[in-house]
Amino acid sequence: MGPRIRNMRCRLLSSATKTVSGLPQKDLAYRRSSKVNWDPVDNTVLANEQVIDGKGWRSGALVEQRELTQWFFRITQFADDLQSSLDTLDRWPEKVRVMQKNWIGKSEGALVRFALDEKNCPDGFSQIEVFTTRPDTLFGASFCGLSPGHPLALEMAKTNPELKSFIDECERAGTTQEEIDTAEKRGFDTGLTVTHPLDESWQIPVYVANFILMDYGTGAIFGCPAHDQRDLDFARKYELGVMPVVVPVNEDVKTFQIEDEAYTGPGKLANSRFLDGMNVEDAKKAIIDKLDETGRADRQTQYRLRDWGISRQRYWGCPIPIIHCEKCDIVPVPVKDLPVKLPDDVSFDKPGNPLDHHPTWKNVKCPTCGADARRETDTMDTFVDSSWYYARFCSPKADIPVERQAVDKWLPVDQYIGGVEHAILHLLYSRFFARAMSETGHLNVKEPFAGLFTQGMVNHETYQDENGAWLAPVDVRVEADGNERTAVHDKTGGPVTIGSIEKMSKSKHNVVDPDDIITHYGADTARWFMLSDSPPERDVIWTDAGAEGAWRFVHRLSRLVDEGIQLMADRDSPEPKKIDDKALELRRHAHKTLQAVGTDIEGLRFNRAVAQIYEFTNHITTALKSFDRDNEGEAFALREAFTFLTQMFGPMMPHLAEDCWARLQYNTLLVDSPWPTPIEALLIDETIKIAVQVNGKRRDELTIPIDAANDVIEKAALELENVKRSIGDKKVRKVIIVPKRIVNIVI
RNA sequence: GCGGGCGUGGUGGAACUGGUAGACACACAGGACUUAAAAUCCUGAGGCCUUUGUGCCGUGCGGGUUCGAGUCCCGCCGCCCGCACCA
Repeated sequence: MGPRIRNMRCRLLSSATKTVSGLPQKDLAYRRSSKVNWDPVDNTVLANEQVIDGKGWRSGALVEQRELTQWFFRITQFADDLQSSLDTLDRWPEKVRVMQKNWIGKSEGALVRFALDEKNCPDGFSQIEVFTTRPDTLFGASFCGLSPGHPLALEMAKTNPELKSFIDECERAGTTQEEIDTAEKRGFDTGLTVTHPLDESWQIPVYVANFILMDYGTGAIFGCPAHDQRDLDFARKYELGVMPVVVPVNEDVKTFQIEDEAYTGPGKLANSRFLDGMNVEDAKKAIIDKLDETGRADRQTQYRLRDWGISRQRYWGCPIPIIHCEKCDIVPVPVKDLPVKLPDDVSFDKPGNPLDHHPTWKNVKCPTCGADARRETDTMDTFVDSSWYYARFCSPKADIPVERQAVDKWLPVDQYIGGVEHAILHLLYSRFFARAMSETGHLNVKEPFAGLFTQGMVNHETYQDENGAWLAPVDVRVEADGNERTAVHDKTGGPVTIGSIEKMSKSKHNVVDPDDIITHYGADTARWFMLSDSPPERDVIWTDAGAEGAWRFVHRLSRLVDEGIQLMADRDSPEPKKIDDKALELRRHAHKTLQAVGTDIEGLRFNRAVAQIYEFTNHITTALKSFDRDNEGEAFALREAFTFLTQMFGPMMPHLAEDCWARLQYNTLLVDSPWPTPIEALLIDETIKIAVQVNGKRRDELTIPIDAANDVIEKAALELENVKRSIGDKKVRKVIIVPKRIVNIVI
């Protein structure tokens, strides 16, 4: 991070307090108590998006669930728009759009109300609301289930010690994600029953079950074991009914039975009274309409996405501009006192949040009543800053967070490049912020990044010593013998096992320090190798051999310029009137390469651009051998070739390119020279080589003028020796000619 | 389990809308230069063959469409990524 960016970051942090201070008024920021993801290593809370496979995204520690009061951004406010607008992001990779769509997880269904039987039912409860995407299976219901955190379950636990201990067990079991994943389905029969919403005489038992999530839907479900695997597992364990109500089209209603697998596919409704015979979609509509008549159901859309928990219990992060007062409760820091800055004199001696241990920063007067009060000591997730920096960067020196004129001019970002690892973190948060800041009047764009490109990561081989300990590449000496590669420890000489190629990680030690690479080979080589080896969206494997190859090419180019300079025309020599075929051929090659490299760079296909440059370099190397300084055309073509060559590799190896540029006697900087425009006429060849096939197999090739008529091509093709031999005495049935492509003779 | 993507030489990868598969690079082998090595330069190379050819096979496997398939369609197999008790 250069000093300019570092400086920028400080400004960003302090202006962030101004940006977010407008959010509570728009109801986009709020505080509530909830279960949160606790990272026991970083000693902080994490957002759902920051928990990867049940582990903290940064620390890798197993995440626990804790109940805490926290600040949230109401990202769910925009859930529908965030999902539907994905369709407008046509310059985003499909993969990222799909990941965001799954993460937001819109699902349409119904909210169904089950009336509670009044016997044994605690006061204040008269019904259970459940969310379902399969209302069509309502006649297959055999139980209702409550989450252990459901208010009704908690209420009943007050008078039912057995239920209380069951709920406590569920709580204890569910501390880490890993345990949740492997937990068996367990339930507790509350003794309560509910009435089936479409049959007053039908009573359904109510269970509290460990697999029902409190924070999705209503925290309660109806169980239809025949058509949901979880419900089926549960029903088998507690011997509840399994009645199929959807029958696949090729099965007989009378004989169709559910064994160990729930049926979730399409089919015809059965055992479902007025729904019988309908398909699933029609049945969903029909039953909701019916329930709606008596107020027992509503159509409802649920989202998997939950609000973004932004409170962090650490020093590094933007302060939350709030003051807590005993009388006035939560008071925003007045605009005139913004930005709230972090104190510089903090100590990290004690575990926990340093801001909490800093009395002079923490203790303030209430801005409303003047009584003793204290600052909010939680700080914001650092993702908050990265969620709007693109807006701030449009007017980095402004006193206000963003200048409208500047953001209106520059945003959205035309082309954004980043790793896929941010597909649902940074990229979703940024989309939220663009919307939130539009609400607060800071911006007028919903989508911050018009084009997105996700580049791959750098991978490296892994090494282990005889004890299985991971070794860093610097400590390993790889020896090649033919195609066999063996490795030994560089210092001890002990045997080393070469393992799989994996993304560079601290835990496996397979990291190469960029500083070492640059010291050893220089930045140009490092850049060239990384661009040349793989398409940028894919992972690149860092190998010493590959880097060596790039390094040799750097030297080869440099030598080639020295040779070329001897034979080429002077800098300002005019284009000669006459030019021989040899020189013309080189010019054609130069202009065609220039065209191709230009398009490839534009399309971010750097590996192809690199291949073109290699090929052109090989071509010049051959040409040099037969070119003559005294031939004006040849000398001119050579200067042009070298000029283009240098300009083409310039973006990828800027240092070498500037040096070559100076040696070519140009006295301005290469970076200041415009990208040359290829001459159209030189992009087209006079003759072309096309393949000639007989019955789809290539037998020969033909060199003909590019604009040759089809009958001329056919005649020439049939006269080729190899073609005649292949045809033999058979009769030619058909000749297919695709201009500039191919001739296929069918016999 | 659900969703998405990908399978091409020893390796990374080219091949625009179906039209000469393997560009370009790495690694490898042989040769030149050198007292020697390094560096450099040149050459070779997908596989098969008791027919070395004007030959046969070949883009994960099996079918299909087509004059022609790495590319399109159907069915498998394998790998990678994301989500996952989301009702």
